[in-house]
Amino acid sequence: MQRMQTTGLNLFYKNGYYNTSIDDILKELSLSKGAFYYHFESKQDFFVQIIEQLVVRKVYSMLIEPIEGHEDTLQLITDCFENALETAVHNELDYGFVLNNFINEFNGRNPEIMKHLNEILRIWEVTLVSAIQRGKFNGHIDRHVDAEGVAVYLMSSFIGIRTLMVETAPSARKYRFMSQLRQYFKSIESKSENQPNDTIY
Amino acid sequence: MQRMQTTGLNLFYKNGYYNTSIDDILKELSLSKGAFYYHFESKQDFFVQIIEQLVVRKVYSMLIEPIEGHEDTLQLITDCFENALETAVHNELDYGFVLNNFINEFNGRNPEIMKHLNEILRIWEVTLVSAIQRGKFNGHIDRHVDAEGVAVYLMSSFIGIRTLMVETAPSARKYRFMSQLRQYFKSIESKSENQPNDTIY
DNA sequence: TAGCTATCCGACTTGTTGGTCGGTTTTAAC
DNA sequence: GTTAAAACCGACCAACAAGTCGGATAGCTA
Repeated sequence: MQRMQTTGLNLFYKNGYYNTSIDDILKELSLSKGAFYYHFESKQDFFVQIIEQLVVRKVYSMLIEPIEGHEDTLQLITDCFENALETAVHNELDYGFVLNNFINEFNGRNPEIMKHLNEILRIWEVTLVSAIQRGKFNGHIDRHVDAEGVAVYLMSSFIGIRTLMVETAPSARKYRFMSQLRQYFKSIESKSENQPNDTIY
Repeated sequence: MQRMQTTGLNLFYKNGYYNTSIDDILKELSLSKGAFYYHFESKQDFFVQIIEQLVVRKVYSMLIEPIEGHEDTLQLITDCFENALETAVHNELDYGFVLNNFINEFNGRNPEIMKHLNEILRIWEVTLVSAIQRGKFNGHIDRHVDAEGVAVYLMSSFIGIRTLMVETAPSARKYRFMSQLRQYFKSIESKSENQPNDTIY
């Protein structure tokens, strides 16, 4: 059953939900229809369970937990992104950001599944906002910055770079992305010494 | 035939390629199988023509042409993004960035179609790089910035925000995104007066 | 009107899909 | 060893998919 889910996620991630048949999954597992429908009500039920069990955990360990520490927030996020992207670079068969792929596939077509995916996005956003506010409190981030704005901007860029890293020069693009991210971070970090704070957003 | 393509694009965009049958399209058009296969060799051929005719033009008019002017580059890009996102906000049925959706659907599964999609991305990137270099030359952008890096970063963030704007607070997210984009631009624009240039990326 | 060509029709084939169901095997407790 | 539940098998079904094909229709020219 664990095997079913991991195999299912791999194939759904690789080929998409609608383009992966239950038979495909069962062939990979050398199992039969009966085995499948003994454990799961339907294809959709199967997929929802995969999201709740595997996708959620993946996002948590990759993007949520690494930025919950109390060190310098911008450094935490930098390291977190660096690490997540590096993993993608080394992934032989990369098909982009799991969440983004599924959101694009279900959005506007399957509210039930979208509910789960949006929930993960929401948690990610909340975590980022908290981290940024903590950074402001701790004096690492300029206290005038809009935490919500930064969070949205960070999520956007991450989602996008994962798509851009597929098929075309992932390593080079990762490097360029990280450089610009640092550049952006420099513009929102707290200016400790003499420079006046005239950039309020 | 024009009608076939626009209807096809709408449905492919709405439901995805694999989740849209030819019958779906023909029902919408009140046409028959014969009419379809008289004009197109196959479903894939049909789709490739849609990309070449409609998607390319859409991206051109939305993202390429608006930034080819000789005014202040950063302003051109800001206006271009603002306009593209505003269009998305007002789109009753928004399913994200067309290119991103299709790339996610075909990447790693259909090299033939990916070739066309990647080509559009490439042109977008080249246009952005040129614009940024022009901006450096014209003194609007700091001459130390890495044009390729900025281009990748801009593309990433745009692709991502279009996904984030689907279903959840598109207008608010657009506003936050644009604010942070301006913040980022501020950090790469040319510092005309007294500040030394110690940020080289 | 005759004839030609471009366009379109829709029944059909072949294959795949998600899902059902009656039955068999495995497992483990007693 | 008996037994009951948990796990699995695979033939089967109705719906739907892409693509085929022989023929109809419509418009235009001679």
